[in-house]
Amino acid sequence: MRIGELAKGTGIDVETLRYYERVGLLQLPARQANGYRTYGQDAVERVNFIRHCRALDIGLADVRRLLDFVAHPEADCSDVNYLLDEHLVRVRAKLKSLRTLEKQLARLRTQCDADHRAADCGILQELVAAAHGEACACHQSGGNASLSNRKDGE
Amino acid sequence: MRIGELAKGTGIDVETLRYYERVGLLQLPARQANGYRTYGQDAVERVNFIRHCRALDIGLADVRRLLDFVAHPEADCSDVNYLLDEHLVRVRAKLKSLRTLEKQLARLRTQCDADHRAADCGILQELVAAAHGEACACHQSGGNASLSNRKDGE
DNA sequence: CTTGACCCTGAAGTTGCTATAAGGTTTAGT
DNA sequence: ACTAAACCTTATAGCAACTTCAGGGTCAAG
Repeated sequence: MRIGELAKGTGIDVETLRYYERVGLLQLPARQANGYRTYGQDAVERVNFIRHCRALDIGLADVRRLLDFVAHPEADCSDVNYLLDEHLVRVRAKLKSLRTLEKQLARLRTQCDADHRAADCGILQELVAAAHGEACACHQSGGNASLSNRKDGE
Repeated sequence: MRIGELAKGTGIDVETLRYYERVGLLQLPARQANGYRTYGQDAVERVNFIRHCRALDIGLADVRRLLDFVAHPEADCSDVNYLLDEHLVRVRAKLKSLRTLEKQLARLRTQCDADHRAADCGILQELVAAAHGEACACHQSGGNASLSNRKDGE
């Protein structure tokens, strides 16, 4: 099959397939006389493997390592475990920070609901205050601090 | 203060500060005779403002818009609400997909625990089977499918 | 007077694609 | 036979948000 068919069969964009080939995830395919790439069924499986790994947000470098393991069934697979554990740690860390983030954003969002002037916007005031409080948590000079651009006619 | 001090005071890398200047988040600072940048206290606050927004994963383009609001206190702030709402939607969507991802990875991880050959690795088998099942959910040819590289002496 | 810590600019590298330009080939329809 | 659409090719640039690198200049201390 040609690259367009492979793309349709796997749901991966043609450009992305060529990209995967370029970075060494896909083997160099055979070429027709006109230069067109030709693939067999094994390519479909390889691309689907990659797609599944990507759906799990596994980076291309790690996908390459996993493909190497598949290619070498006699190798010890403890590295596969390690790879997945590391990845799981990353995902859980991101999950945790994202949960915190959601709380902070939601709280921030409650600070301002009606339409009014930015000077009275609770959200901006909170952000400015946070920036202010960084150096010194005490003196709030009044309105919106000294972050402004000065050149007001922009 | 010079850029190194600003970096230390805010926890933002020197290179990143110069980058922020280049993309217009920081105003062009005054220069000493030797060309070194000099900053005042307002720069610290501005950088901290940026840092807080970034900690909330707000993109640089949106940070720029927020800085504009701070600079123009007379403007209507309903766009600030909108910006935050949009961001909250993005964060929640990401959170949802990440939770699913974590479950899948955790389940996959349980498929293989002891050190053994890759050929017997449950994790690889699952990924290969998933790739296989894509085209046809029936025939599992046996071991680890035809994803391998063939050129085993790599 | 040299060492090391700081500063400067401009450009390239990172990740995982996506998009564009500028062509060549094939296929279907008239 | 001609043409237009739909495919294929390569090489190159763009995205975010930095980070790193190359190749310098400046300055205080020993």
